[in-house]
Amino acid sequence: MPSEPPRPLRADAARNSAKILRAARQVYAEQGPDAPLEEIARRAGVGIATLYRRFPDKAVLIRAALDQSFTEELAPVIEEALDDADPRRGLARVIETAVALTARDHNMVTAARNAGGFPMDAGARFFASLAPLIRRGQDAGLVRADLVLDDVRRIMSMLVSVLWTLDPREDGWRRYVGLLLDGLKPEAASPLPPPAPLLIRRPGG
Amino acid sequence: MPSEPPRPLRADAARNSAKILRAARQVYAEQGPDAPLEEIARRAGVGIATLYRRFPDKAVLIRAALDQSFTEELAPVIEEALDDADPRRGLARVIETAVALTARDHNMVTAARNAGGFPMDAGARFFASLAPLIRRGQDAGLVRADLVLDDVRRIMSMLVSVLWTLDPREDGWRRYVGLLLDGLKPEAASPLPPPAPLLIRRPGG
DNA sequence: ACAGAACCGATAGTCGACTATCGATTGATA
DNA sequence: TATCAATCGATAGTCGACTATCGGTTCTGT
Repeated sequence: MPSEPPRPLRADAARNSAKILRAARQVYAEQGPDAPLEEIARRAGVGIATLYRRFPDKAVLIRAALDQSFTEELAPVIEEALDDADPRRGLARVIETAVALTARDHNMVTAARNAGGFPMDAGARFFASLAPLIRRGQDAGLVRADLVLDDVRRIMSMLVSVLWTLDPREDGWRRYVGLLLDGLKPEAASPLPPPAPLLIRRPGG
Repeated sequence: MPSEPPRPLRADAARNSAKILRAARQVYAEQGPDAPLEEIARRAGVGIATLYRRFPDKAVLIRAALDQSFTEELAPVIEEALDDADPRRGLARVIETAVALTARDHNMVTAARNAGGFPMDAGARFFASLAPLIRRGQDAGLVRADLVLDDVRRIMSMLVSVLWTLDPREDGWRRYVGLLLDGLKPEAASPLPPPAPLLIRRPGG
């Protein structure tokens, strides 16, 4: 099934798209997770219909905004981690940075969550780039051999859910990064059931 | 600050409350997480205003329903676990049962989540009852010494979030129960930041 | 068994997410 | 630069969560 290459957006449409994403970040940061989409459209200087034209629903919009900052700000950390002499430390740093970013954008994450979105298909590229790091850790005997990439993705998802139980201004989540990473050590490994495919759900599913 | 003892519900009010909880379970099981509250009121045979009178918002209603089945169905498992010769196995069984129940009520959990509720203050009593189990595991050197009760609560919360990434009809979550429990072994323990107080958020926070 | 409080159903209204439509622009292309 | 499609803003409407109100009903304590 050869899917057609999607035509690129027209210039004005792309411009609006960017304005909306920028506005979304601002508005959620200032007004909290319950900010209405109309406010975002107003701030972006576009009509509400345009917002829905670019982003079919609230969850998609927020995920796009998260994905953007996620991808941009995490890239340098990943490069650094890939060169780290200790692969487990590299992995730890990437995960910590990712959670810290998520904590910073807490309002948006909450809004996405309330809209039924699964925040963690933000940064898909990001996770893929971790594969060599994991492999190296496993080859060095520092990471349990049965760990797969989807596990790391789910670990991020778990850590994000922990944010919800913490004061967003503190970094209490670090404790759970540590706890999870301890579970990745080979010396703790007991046999696990096989990994199941990662399901991405749409709102209302 | 002496808080007044809350008067018990009048007989008819209590009856309605029970009818609403029962209807909520049915409706969510049959119609999925997007079922409207009006449908629940209709099914319960009460007016929508009565529903809101008993349960100030959607999240509270669902949490009450979850809490009920949670508490009832988990009690025997907990008793059994408290007597288990291997405290870590006992802990594992309790957690597994709790996640299995949550998976069974997946629609309701999703609905609560989308309503901004934190599903895991359901079963508060349940968690408290785990304290002696943890203590025994620690005394026997089977559970890391720095584990606190809130950690277990957050672990449950993390496991629930993993359900979101899995086929609800399968039991792929068992892998992550294993992963988390491996992180509780003393032989994997590296120093952790101190635990932070557990925050219960209201919708829109 | 009766009085007053507590509770009820119905109803009307607000707000935000989302859909559909339409005439008026604006950008890609010849 | 003229054309035509892509895009736009505005607007009207649906739906569900939630609030407020009100006259009627049902408990509960005496």
